[in-house]
Amino acid sequence: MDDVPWLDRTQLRAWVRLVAVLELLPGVLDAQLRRDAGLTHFEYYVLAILSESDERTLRMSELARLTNATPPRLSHVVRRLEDRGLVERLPCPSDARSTNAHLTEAGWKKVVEAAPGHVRTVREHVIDALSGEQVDQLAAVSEAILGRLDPSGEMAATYRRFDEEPGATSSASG
Amino acid sequence: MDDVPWLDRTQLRAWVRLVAVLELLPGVLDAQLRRDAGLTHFEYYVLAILSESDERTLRMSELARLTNATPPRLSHVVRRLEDRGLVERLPCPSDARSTNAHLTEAGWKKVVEAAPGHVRTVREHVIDALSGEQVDQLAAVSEAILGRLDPSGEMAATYRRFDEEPGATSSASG
DNA sequence: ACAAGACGCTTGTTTCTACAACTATTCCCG
DNA sequence: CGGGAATAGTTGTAGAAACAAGCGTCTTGT
Repeated sequence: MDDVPWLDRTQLRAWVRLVAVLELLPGVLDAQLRRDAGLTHFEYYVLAILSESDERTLRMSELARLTNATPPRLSHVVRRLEDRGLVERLPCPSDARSTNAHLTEAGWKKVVEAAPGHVRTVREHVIDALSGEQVDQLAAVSEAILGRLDPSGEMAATYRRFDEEPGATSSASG
Repeated sequence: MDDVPWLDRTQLRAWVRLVAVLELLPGVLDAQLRRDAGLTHFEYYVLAILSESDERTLRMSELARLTNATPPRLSHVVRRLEDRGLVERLPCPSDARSTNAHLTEAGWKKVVEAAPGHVRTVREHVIDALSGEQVDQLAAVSEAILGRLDPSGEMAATYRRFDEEPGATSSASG
């Protein structure tokens, strides 16, 4: 640990605030979704990603990459979602090692039903607290940080999915 | 859920990026601290807050407020830290209901030893990815969000602790 | 064609967190 | 004072995550 340059006052101010956001925001998202839809934020995230995917289906490994979950974690989460009928697991036809996770009709309905409350929470606690300029700054700052957190772009398909222009028939996002 | 205004493309861009940061950054912080110091980020956070407190001591309820922990969570965490000799719990002289958490000498050494590696990680993954201007923007954006996440200012003493001017003899922060 | 290794996912174990229930002390108010 | 409510903290239990190990499948090299 040779000689790390300390953080100056300005950097420290930014960092301690970010840490506080990191500590508070996940709890707020979890609480709202858990209360109104019986889902953790991560579960909602999984369902939302599936809902936007081709055929509402993804291979487990791809889903793990996109959600930054380890294979065991995703396996457990998907099993629980399957128990609730929101997702089903099908053997992958092209590779018998692989499993496809598919959003069921009930899962789709669950996402559609949960989305408005979630968006409202996001607005109330984040977006509506910022000016339009600050929203852009937040995007740029996050993008820069993600360049370090995710250098190989594992999750990039997740957080860049709204960058293109016109947008096809999009669905429940967040 | 009456009629929630959806997020426009710009807002969505910012939000999905922030979610990705929320998903990735805690894991990075935990992994480094766990590997190099045998501490979770939350445990480090608790020790760091104590290290900056008067007498390196805080009442459990105050510590819970500052770290945004529920009382049971803090109780368990402090018990584990006490088992490792990093913290000790003393009855509060002025209120027999209350317990004081005090950072031991070993706990102090642990924080001092862990801080440089932690700061390095914070630099590598966040601060050094940003321009000076962006660091200020991050502070302002986070401050605005915290206004919604923490309206009653429970954690404010934590994330505003470096706002004053000259700064007394500060200690291991992060 | 077959063995060695890589890959994809699951299962099991331990650790941590949330929620609820409980004990003990203090405060409030008649 | 004395009794009810509020406060401070702990414990117990169930649910979710991290880590390690395991099993079946594919790929590669010879």
